[in-house]
Amino acid sequence: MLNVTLGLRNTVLIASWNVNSVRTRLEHVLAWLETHQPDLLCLQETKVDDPLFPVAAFEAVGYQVNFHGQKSYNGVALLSREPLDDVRSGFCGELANDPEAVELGEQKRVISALLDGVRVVNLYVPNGSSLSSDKYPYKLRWLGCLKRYLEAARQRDEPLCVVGDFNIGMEARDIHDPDRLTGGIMATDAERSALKEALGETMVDVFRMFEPDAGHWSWWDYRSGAWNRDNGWRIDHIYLSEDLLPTARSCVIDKQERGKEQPSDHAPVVVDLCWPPADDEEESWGDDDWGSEA
DNA sequence: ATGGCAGCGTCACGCTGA
Repeated sequence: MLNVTLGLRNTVLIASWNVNSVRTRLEHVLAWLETHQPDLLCLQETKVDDPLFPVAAFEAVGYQVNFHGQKSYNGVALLSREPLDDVRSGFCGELANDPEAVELGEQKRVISALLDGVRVVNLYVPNGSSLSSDKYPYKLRWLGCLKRYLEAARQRDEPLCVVGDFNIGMEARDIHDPDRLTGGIMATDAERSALKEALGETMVDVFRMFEPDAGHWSWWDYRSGAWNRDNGWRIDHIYLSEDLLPTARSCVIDKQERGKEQPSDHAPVVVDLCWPPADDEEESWGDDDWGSEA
């Protein structure tokens, strides 16, 4: 339920971070939680089977944990200060009878839940490896399944916030060397179209509401001195459905995290939402109605 | 065009990531 009472504004911080192993990065993540106190931190690439997830360490700093993991590869998790509602794991969390969802669900890349009535979907999109790899058509097929997944989620008319590591640079301004890299893996028309198709016309990459310029990256390769040369990509995104757009106050990439000792190769992305929106809160926001049709 | 760096599983190096 929405916590809208007595005209108080409810500020919500939602973050997304590919940590490249939650166990190796545990101290970094704990410190980040203590510093930023997000309401929800969505992790990707936890790289740990569920029985080995470091639950106690997060509970000790006041966070609840939901996870959907596997050994060595992939894995997603939701860390929240308050309990989440209706947690759904895998593509089958929405598409129980879809054979392709069952097959693609073998890789643990999807988890979603309700936070204050907002459906947050946390994704780790396959990388694809290279255009000649079998993993590339797998990635496109996965994005096709994501379209059906989000369509199913939308049936419930919940405000929608889709976050994660998308492994796609959507535009030239999202890539440090677009002339060289456009058309290669993570920057093909097919990947970009498939993701746009999956998200639909109305979802907005909230980072671009606040920052139109190039030069803002969320991932720097460990190799080739990419960090020192600032050769990055912006492949970690937060998308909002239309009804949430008026609530967005900021969206930032916490670049300094990438400069620490033994960092993840990704930096966290954080969105600050505030409802009801400042302009016309009386008209737009009710306890059980997020719609602002006008 | 290739490799580079990091994590995992399991102990020498291959697989995977992006």
